Amino acid sequence: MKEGLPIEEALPRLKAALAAGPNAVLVAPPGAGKTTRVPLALLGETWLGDKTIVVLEPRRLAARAAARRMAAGLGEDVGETVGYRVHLDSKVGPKTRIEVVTEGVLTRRMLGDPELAQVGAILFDEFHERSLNADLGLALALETQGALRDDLRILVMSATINGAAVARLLGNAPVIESEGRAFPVETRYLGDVTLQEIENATVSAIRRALAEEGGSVLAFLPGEREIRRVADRLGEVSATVHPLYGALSAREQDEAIRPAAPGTRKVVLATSIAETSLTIEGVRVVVDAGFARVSRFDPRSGMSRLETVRAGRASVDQRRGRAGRTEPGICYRLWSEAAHRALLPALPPEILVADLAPLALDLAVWGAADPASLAWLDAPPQAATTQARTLLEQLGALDRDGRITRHGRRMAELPLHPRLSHMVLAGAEQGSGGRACEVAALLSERDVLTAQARDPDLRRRLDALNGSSDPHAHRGRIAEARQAAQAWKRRIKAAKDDAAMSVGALVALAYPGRVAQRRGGQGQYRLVNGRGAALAPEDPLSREPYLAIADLDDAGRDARVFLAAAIDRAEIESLFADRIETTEDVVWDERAEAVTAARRVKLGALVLDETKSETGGAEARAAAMLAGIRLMGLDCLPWTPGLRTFQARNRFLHRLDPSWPDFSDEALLAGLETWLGPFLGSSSRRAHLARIDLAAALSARLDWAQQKKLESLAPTHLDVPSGSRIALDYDVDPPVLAVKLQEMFGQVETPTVGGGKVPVVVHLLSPAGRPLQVTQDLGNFWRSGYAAVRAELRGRYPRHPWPEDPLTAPPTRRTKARM
DNA sequence: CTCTCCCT
Repeated sequence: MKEGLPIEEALPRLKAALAAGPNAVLVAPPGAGKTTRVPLALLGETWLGDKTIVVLEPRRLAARAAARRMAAGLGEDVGETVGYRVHLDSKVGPKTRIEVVTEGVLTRRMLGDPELAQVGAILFDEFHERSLNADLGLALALETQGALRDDLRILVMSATINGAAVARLLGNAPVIESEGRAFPVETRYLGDVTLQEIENATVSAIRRALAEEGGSVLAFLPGEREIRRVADRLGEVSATVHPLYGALSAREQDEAIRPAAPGTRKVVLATSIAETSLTIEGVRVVVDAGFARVSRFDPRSGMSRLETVRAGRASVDQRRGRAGRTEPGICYRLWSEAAHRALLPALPPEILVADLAPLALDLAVWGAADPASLAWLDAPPQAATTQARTLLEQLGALDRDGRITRHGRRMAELPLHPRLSHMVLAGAEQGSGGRACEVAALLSERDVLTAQARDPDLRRRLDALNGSSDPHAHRGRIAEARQAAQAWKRRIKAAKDDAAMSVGALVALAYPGRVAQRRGGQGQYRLVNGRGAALAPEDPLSREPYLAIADLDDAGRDARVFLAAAIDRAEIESLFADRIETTEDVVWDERAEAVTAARRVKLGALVLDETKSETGGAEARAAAMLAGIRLMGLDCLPWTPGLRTFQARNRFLHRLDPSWPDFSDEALLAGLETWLGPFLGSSSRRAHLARIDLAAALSARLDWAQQKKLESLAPTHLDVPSGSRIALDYDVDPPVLAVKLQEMFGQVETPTVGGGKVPVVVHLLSPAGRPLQVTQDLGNFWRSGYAAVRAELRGRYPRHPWPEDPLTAPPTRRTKARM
C-alpha cells in the first residue's frame, strides 16, 4: 500500500545523504507520505547500528496515529518495533527501535540525558510549523551533535519551509525535495474584505458555493465568536452546518469532521484547527476569510493577549489544499490578488512572540545561561528572554547570577509552566501539595466547566474536580484534569489530606504580580503590577476585596479576567511579607485642597492600608503643596493688579531680550520649586496661600542689577506734557499709552520704553475717554490726522481746547473754563 | 458580545 507514495522516489537520495553526512533536510508537501515511510526506510541503515530513531510530532494525535500506521505497515502492534511516548501516555517495549514522541517529551529527555546514547537519529516532522519546542529541540540536538555525538543523525522534514535556511543551520546539509500528491484547486479571489465585514462576506461566499458547486464546504474563520455568528446568519441552506473549534468536545468535533451522509452536503465552519490537525472528508470547496487569531506575549506586562491578524501565505495555501484531498476543488478567497501578494510568507514563529519562561528554565538546566550560545533559526528575542529570567529569579529558579538553583531543577522536572511548577513545589512545602496539583491541573488542562458557565471562579472548578455536581461541568475534561493532578501528586509524593492554602493563595504563588485589589467601580480591580482588570459587575466574585488572577486578556484599558479566586488579606500578608512596604506618602488631596500625609502599607501598586497622619517631612509637604498649586493653576496665588503688571512688564522685557527671566505663566508653573518654594513657609492648604509674599517671591526672580534696570526699561508710568503720570499697559505688545489728546499737545516724539528701543502705541482719547486715534508716530498724527479729528469733535466737545496748531498749544487735562 | 492552536 505504501509503494505508490510519491516519497518513495526520494528515499534513495535521502539515504545517500544521511550515509554521507550527519544532517539532511527533506522538503515534501503534505500527502507525500514522509511521516510513515521515512523512519521505516532508515531503520536498516548501517550508521544506525542498534540505536533507535526518535520521530518528533507536534501533536499527540499525530504521534499516536503515525506509530499506529507504521506498526501496521510492519504487521505488528504498537509497542513492538514502533512505539510512541506522549504526555501521560506511552507504548514502548524492549524491542522498540522507532519512538514517535511529541515535542515536550524530547526536550525533557535531553535535559536528563544530553548525550542521548541510545538514539541514532532524530527526525523533526512538520518543522515548518516552527513550534517553540521544535526550535528548542533542534537547538539542543545540534549542540549534542557538535559536542558529544558526531554520529547523531538529524533530519528536518518540512512541508513548505524555506529549506535553505534550515540547511544552513544544519551546516549546509543537503536538501532533498519530493513531489506531493494532491488534486488541483482553482483559486477565486473575491476582492478585499475588512475584518468587520468577514462574517457577511463569508455567508455570501458560502451561499454562492452551495449554488454554483457540488460537494461539502469548509470555511475558515478566526474564532468561535465569528463561527457562531456566521452559523446564525447562514439560516436555512441546502446543507447541514457544523461548527469546529478546539473548545468543542471530541464528540462534537467528530460530528463535524464525519463525511456528509450520502446525498447530503455539509458546511463546516472552522478555526485554524482544520488547517493541520483535522481532516474533513468530502470537502470540495474552501471559503477562506483570510484571518487568524494568534496569541502575543507582552514582556512588559508578562501577559498574553489575542490578536486577529491576516493569515500568512503558507497558512492560506494549506487551507486551500484542504479542497483538493480527494478530487479537484475550488477555493474562494475573501481578498484580492494584490492583497495576496502583500501577505507575509508566514506568521512569525512562536519563539518570536511567545512567553519564554519555560524555554529559559530549560536552557538554564541545560547550562546555556545565554541563549546566544546555541544555534537558532530565530534567536529568542531579548525583551522576552529578560522578562523570563527576571520571573525565574523571582520564583527562585535562578540565582542572582542567572544560574539554575536546586528549586529550579526540581521545577524543570515537572511537566508544567515554571509558574505552576513553583506553585506545586512551594505549595507542597506548606502542606498543600495535593491541592496545588489540582489547581495546576485546572490551570494547565482545558477548562473543566463548559463555556456556558461564564464563571471565572476557580474554586467552583476545584469543587467540580472533586466531585460536586455542577450543571456546567464537562465530564471528559474533569477526568483529564484528575488524571493529570494524580500524576503530579504521585511525582511530588503529596500528602493525602491537605487544604491548608486557599485556591487564591496558591494562584498567588504562581502569579505574584496578579494579586488584585478592588477599586472604584463594581467589578474593577487593580493588580500588584499596576494594571487595571475587570470582571462583569454582576459576577459574584466581584464582591471580593482581593483576588488572585490566573488568566486574563491583556487587551484594552482594563484586562478581562477569565480565571481567578478570592484571596484574603491575611494570606496576602503571609505570602508577601518580604514585599510589603510601609511608606509615608505626602500628597495633595484635590478635594480637600490641602496637603495630606498618609502612612501606607503597600504591595506593589496596591494600597493595603492607609492611615492619615500629621507627620511627613517639611520638604515632602512643600513638594505636595507645589504639586497642588500646579493642579489648581497660578490663580490660586495672591495676585494683585500691581503684581500682574509686574509680571507683564517682565514678560515685555523677556520678549525684548530672552536673557531676561521668563515670567510667563508656563515658566512660572514650571519653575515653582525654585522661585516660590522658598516663600511657601508652612503653607499646606489653599487658604494658606493668601499669606504668601508673592511680591517678594516674584521680585527675587530678578537679580540686583535687573531689579534696578526694571524701572527704567519698563516703567509703570510715563510723564506726559500735561504733567500727568499715565500708566502703561504691558499686557499688549508693544505696550500702550492711553492718554487724552489734549494732554499731549506739543509732543512730537513718540515716547519709548525698553531703553529707547520700543515706541509705545499711543491711544489718543477723546474727552470722554474713547480712543480717537492709535499711533506709533505722534509727529505724523499732528501733521496729517489731527485736522480731521479737530473738525469732527470741536463741536461735540466745545468746553475742551481744540487749537489750530497743537504743537504750540499748552497741554492740559482740564477744560477751557478750568484753565 | 469572555479565548487561536498546541505541548512536557
